[in-house]
Amino acid sequence: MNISEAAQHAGLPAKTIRYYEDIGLVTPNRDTNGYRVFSAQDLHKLTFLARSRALGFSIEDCRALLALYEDQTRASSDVKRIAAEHLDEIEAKISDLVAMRDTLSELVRACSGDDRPDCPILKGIEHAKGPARKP
Amino acid sequence: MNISEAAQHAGLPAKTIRYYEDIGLVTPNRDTNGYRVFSAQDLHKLTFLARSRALGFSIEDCRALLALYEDQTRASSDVKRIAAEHLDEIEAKISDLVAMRDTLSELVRACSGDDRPDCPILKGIEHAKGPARKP
DNA sequence: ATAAGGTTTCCAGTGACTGGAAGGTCAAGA
DNA sequence: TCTTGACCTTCCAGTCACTGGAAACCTTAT
Repeated sequence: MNISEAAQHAGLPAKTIRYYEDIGLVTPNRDTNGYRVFSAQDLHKLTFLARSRALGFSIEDCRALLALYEDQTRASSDVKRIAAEHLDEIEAKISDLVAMRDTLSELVRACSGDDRPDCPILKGIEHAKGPARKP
Repeated sequence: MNISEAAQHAGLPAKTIRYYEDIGLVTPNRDTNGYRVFSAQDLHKLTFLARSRALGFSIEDCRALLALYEDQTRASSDVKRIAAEHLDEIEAKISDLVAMRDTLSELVRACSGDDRPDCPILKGIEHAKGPARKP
């Protein structure tokens, strides 16, 4: 199976698959013409990667998860630790974004949005509390 | 006022302020020794930038907002449009993250996290629905 | 023979910083 | 006066996870 078909099946752009090979996440064989040939196992890996990326895991997390996925003697605690840490990061990002949304939606609501210069949004930014914690 | 004091007041790292000068967001004067000298107006701009960044606006949005902030003849509709578009992006990100969280927290909950290899998280990734839309 | 479409590699750019090296400047203390 | 340490300067490289584009090679159909 060539790269564009593999891309189709895995739900990833071909460019991304080449990149994943570059950084050692997959190592498809090569045909005599130099084209990549994807096996069923390669496809499983790519699909796994596409889905773990869609859950927001970093590439390095994906690398670790993939190794555990292929290791039949893994401990599920190793998987759970990675997932739980990532879950915490997601929760933190949600909190940050919800705080932004609450502030911003109030400012947008208060702004008349006409051709006059008076603007509660600019005033709100000017007088806002300092930035929260860093993401 | 030198850069580290300005950084203190604005709530930004000095490195970031230099970067903002690089990309033309602020243009502090220079002392005879080459040191940057920040005026009260520079400080207002930096504070405005720190706060709009903390609300998640992109640098280019901040550039536009800063121009409107300084333009006494602006129309508040221009500000509101930028803010409302950003608000939509934030809402979309929140939706994505909440979907990730819901999936992931269920998987983490289901995983025993012991030393056995059986793992609902890996199974869940393997059998998940395809990725949602791109962020 | 040619055209269209797939594939290869490699290089550069994205956003918004951040780290680090190498060197100039300043104020205080011995 | 000299030295120390804390500032400040510029410039270059790296981050993350791709993405775009160029130039060239391969395959298939007409």
